[in-house]
Amino acid sequence: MGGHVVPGQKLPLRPLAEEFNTSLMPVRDALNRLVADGALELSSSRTIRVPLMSDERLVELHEIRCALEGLAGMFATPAISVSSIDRMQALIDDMAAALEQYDYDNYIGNHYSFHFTLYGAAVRPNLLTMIDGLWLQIGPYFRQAVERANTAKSDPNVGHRRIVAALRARDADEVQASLEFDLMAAIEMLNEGVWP
Amino acid sequence: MGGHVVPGQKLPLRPLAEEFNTSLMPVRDALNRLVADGALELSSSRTIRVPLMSDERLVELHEIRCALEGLAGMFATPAISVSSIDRMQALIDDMAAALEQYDYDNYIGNHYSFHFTLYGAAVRPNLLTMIDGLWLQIGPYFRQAVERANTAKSDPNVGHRRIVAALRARDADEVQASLEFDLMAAIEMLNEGVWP
DNA sequence: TATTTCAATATGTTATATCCTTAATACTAA
DNA sequence: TTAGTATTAAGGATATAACATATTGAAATA
Repeated sequence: MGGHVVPGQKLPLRPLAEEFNTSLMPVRDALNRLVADGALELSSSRTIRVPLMSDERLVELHEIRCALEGLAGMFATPAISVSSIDRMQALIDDMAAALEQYDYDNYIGNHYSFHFTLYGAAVRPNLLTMIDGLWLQIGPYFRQAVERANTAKSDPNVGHRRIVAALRARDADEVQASLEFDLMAAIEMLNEGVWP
Repeated sequence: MGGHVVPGQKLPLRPLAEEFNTSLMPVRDALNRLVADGALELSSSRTIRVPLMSDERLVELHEIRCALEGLAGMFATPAISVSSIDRMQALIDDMAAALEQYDYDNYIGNHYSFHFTLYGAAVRPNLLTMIDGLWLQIGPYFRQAVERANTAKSDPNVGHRRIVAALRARDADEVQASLEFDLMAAIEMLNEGVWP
């Protein structure tokens, strides 16, 4: 999700086992779990690698994200505490600061916290797991998209500010709309990428 | 999904390995995949079993199903072929016949085919996988719900007929509405169950 | 020089033995 | 009789080796 493993990269069991000072089995289990989540894939020859992105896959993931994250936003709107909204607001500033310093690890972490503070307030554990799976699938591509967009000096926080404002107003429909706006901006960033 | 493995049932590796004439590893892999899908769960002591249902979990799964299956229905409506609609219509009769004969294996199979003929027409492979995962989670409970509802002589096909009519009219909103109607009927059936 | 073939290597899978945690059982003491 | 403890059994996790398949690279041939 941090974008440190690049798309198309192979992940052989033995080197990873050595790196973590363990045997093949725990590594194999871990990778198989990520395959089940769609974060990794088995190639035809059973080697495990980071999936390549395609326009179709990206659009489809976007459609599903709109449905599920919008749903979580609707449920969260009446339930989220004011302190959590304040936390989200603070995270917006943290994100801006991280972008200033080109600190993408921090940006990605804060961005995740921002969204999942909201989604967690919906108190829907299964929904949360599914959204997490979607983020895991987009993760490898998100980082490079952010880096590109940052050099282009577009502000990814306009959507975030709109979300916070809608939460303070307890306007569920507007929360959903601003989430979709934010996701749309994200997919446009991603769409400028050239998939390997 | 066929409902033959009952909720709460433990699934130890060794007996299954003996049953399938193999070693622990392939069985362990298979069960771990089902755990990743949410179809099975690891208890606190790491034993694998069929998850128990709760009202909260059932309602949440229903909410997610409405969002995702509704989305698939929307995409499918303009795309599905007339022959597929005809196939769905035929499956309605097959389902009715299966219920008459109390042949629940056949009913469940036809019911699955009916819905997934529709969802498949959306041509969204990731969405389809996620919907499949939801069905896998409800599977163990669906069978007993159908059996109860059948003795109560309520007709689960009214929603199905409405879906087919909406498809013939190529009315996406009505497809979505009738899908939600069908899912609502299903959850009401399920809600009458007493969870172990 | 390009192509094919064959051996060597890499890599995921399966089988088996062992380890470790947890659950069940028996036994002792109050 | 009951509570606590020790012992045993059960069961998943891990390590290791054997296995099967796929890829790679080099040598031989066209």
